Amino acid sequence: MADTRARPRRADAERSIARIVAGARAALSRDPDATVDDIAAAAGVGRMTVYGHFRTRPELVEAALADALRAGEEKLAGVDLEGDPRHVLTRLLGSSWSLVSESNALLSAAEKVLPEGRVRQLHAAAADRVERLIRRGQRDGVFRTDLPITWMVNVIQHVLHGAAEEVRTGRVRERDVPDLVTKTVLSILSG
Amino acid sequence: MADTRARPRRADAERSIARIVAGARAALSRDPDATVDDIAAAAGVGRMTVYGHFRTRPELVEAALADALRAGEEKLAGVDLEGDPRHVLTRLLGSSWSLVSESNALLSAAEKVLPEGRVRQLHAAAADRVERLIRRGQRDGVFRTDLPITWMVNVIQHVLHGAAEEVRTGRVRERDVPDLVTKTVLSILSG
DNA sequence: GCTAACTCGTACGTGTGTGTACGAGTTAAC
DNA sequence: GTTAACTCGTACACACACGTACGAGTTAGC
Repeated sequence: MADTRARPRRADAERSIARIVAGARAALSRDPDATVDDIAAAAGVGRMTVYGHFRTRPELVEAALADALRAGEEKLAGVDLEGDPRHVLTRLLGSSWSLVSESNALLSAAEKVLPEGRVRQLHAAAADRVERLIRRGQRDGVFRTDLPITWMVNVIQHVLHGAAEEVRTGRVRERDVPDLVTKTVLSILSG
Repeated sequence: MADTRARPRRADAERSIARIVAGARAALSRDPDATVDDIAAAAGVGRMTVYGHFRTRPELVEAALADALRAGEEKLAGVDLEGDPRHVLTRLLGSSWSLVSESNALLSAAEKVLPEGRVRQLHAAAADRVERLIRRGQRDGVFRTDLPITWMVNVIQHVLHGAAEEVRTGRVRERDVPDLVTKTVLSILSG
């Protein structure tokens, strides 16, 4: 993340890195086993250019995951957190379900190559945001308290993952997802 | 499945096949990318014995999946389907959540190597059972009707998958799963 | 316009998993 | 007890992905 190099990168290098990371996100979301070659193709650069900026595939996977999480944080930061937790959650899910499901695919790619615990560490901030919201909803008395919070967070994640899968296999239209997901998740949280 | 060979297999061969299939289920559930070597080790036989009965790895994966689904069907067949659909579902989930979660891992292994659609074809019978139950619950007025049935079936599947993951990572105790899953799923189906 | 940075193709060495070939030893079936 | 089936080790050919080495061509930065 932080640029700790002696000399600053040239503009075209910066551009390449951005394309590579974007390509990695795209390729790894489609297939967690995507090769460096696949990623280079998705990024529209040569494989050697990739190795010019990332020493190993795991390093690349981590960069892609970190970038996706950063983008998620950014998007979520723009969501109004005031008011009824149920409405907040609806807004949150509506604006981020696709991103979360992308992260999920990346997460599974990362779990295969990154050291134990590293994934959860990177992912902690995102999970924490949802967790706080649920806690507030519980205090306000609109969300149930008979299920562990970590469980609920996890289930939400899996529901989103399921939604992405349904879209991929063509059984659910993309524009129907927010409604389905919202109804489902609110049912779970309201008891 | 059906034995279409000219001569019947010898008893020891039959035994080997059973061990191999069991080993494949175990190994692939732990890791969908398990190698033929891993599977042979899990089965307690040599790799060459595996190739003596299964020509290719995909063939082996399919056999493992088919066997797991068959075992699932068998287990589910023993569940009383009479009475309140909610109670039936509770019994169903309680007795099969671990099996379903195993199938899920196998399913993902299968999706990588089996031709498009083959997986869903094999899995259809299992999904169908849950689907019929939900439909009955809708007729009885205890399950919601504002969500597509295929969506609900899919979500249940993902909830179970999530449960298995929580157990694997040690954040949920195995004996707490039935209660968590039941509460969660009933919330979803009841609206 | 000079220079260093960057792109990226070709080629290579390595590791690993698949599936085949061979063959010696073991065991079920009659 | 004879035979055919079965087990399973060693060895091998093959494919494929990773990561490195080299080097020629291109481009940003001053």
